[in-house]
Amino acid sequence: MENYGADNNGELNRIISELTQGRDLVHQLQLQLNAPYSSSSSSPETTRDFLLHNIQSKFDKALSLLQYSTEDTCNSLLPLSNSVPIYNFGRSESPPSFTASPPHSEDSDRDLEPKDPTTRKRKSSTPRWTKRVQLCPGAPIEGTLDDGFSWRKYGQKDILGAKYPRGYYRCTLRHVQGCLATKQVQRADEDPTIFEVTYRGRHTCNQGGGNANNNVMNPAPLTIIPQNQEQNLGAGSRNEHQQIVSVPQQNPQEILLNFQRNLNISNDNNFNFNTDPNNVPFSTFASSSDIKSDQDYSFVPNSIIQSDNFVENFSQSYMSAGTSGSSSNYFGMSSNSEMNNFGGKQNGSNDYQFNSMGYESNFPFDYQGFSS
DNA sequence: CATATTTGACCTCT
DNA sequence: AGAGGTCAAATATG
Repeated sequence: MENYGADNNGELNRIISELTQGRDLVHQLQLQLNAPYSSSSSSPETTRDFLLHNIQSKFDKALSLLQYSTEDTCNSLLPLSNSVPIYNFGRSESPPSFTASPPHSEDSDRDLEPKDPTTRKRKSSTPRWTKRVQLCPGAPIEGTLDDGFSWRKYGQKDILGAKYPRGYYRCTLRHVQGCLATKQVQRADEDPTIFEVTYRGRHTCNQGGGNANNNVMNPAPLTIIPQNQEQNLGAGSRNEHQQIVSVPQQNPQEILLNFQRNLNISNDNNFNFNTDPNNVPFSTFASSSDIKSDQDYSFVPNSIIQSDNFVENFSQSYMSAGTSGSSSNYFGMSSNSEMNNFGGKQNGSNDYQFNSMGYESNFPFDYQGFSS
């Protein structure tokens, strides 16, 4: 725990606590899964949903704590070496090697107050952090990048030295709640299945669930995938992907890894919580109007935490494998559309909003059955 | 029709 | 001047 000073001990304990609780829930879930179906009192789905729900919450909370504490000490704690690479991808000729550049100070970030060009200035003080998200070959891309927040794409740019364009997203609640969080998504040159997702700024909107940890920077709903299912997903399956998330610090990472070692959900029962095979996805994303239906936000619980870094599989919605011609569509938006809170249209249901911290209880934890 | 995405133009920084 | 980041009009989509 070298970098983890006393100040962080409390947080660390909370993280451990969250993870421990999560583990217990996993055990319960496992029991559920192994239990023969019996049309007993509560439906297995309900119970599983509930457990999943809670597990996810625990993970998210832990992650959030990790990231939160990381952010606060971003410069000092974020090792520029192996984890959370903050890089200047493409600027000058540097290839996407993860040799880090000075933490957020180099990019020509600008703090664009909406519509006020005169106040444009660099965002140099805005914290940045990067995740690597890997998806399996052939997997749909879009959902992978769904981190539980709603983003709206506002630009795309070819980056010098990079094979793929970089997509620029901002929080959909920017205009409504003034949330200035943004993210950039860049496909790695060397491995198109890897996406570098750089987050910037905190969410000040309610999307984080609005609870005590509402400053979750980088929520990433963590879902769980039965291990053997994950294997089953093998090549060619549609929905499998994982996110590789570099973890900024070691100790938390170790904690998580240790946790993961205990976290082995095996499941032969398909984990099928749901659903609708038709979920296909993609129109580049779920627009608000799309979202009303559960399927649009069903996500696949295929998260695993792997060694090496910290690998997660995030919830997924799906996307077309994209591409239609234009170089766009390498990545899609996630979740809800801006309009949800825009233009007064308020689609009434935020139920699809599964955030890192606070899930709407009515969110359907649908699980794609890979069957379509 | 309302909203999201695309994409060229523009701005800022190096 | 060139690069990255953002804006905003045009276009696509449901």
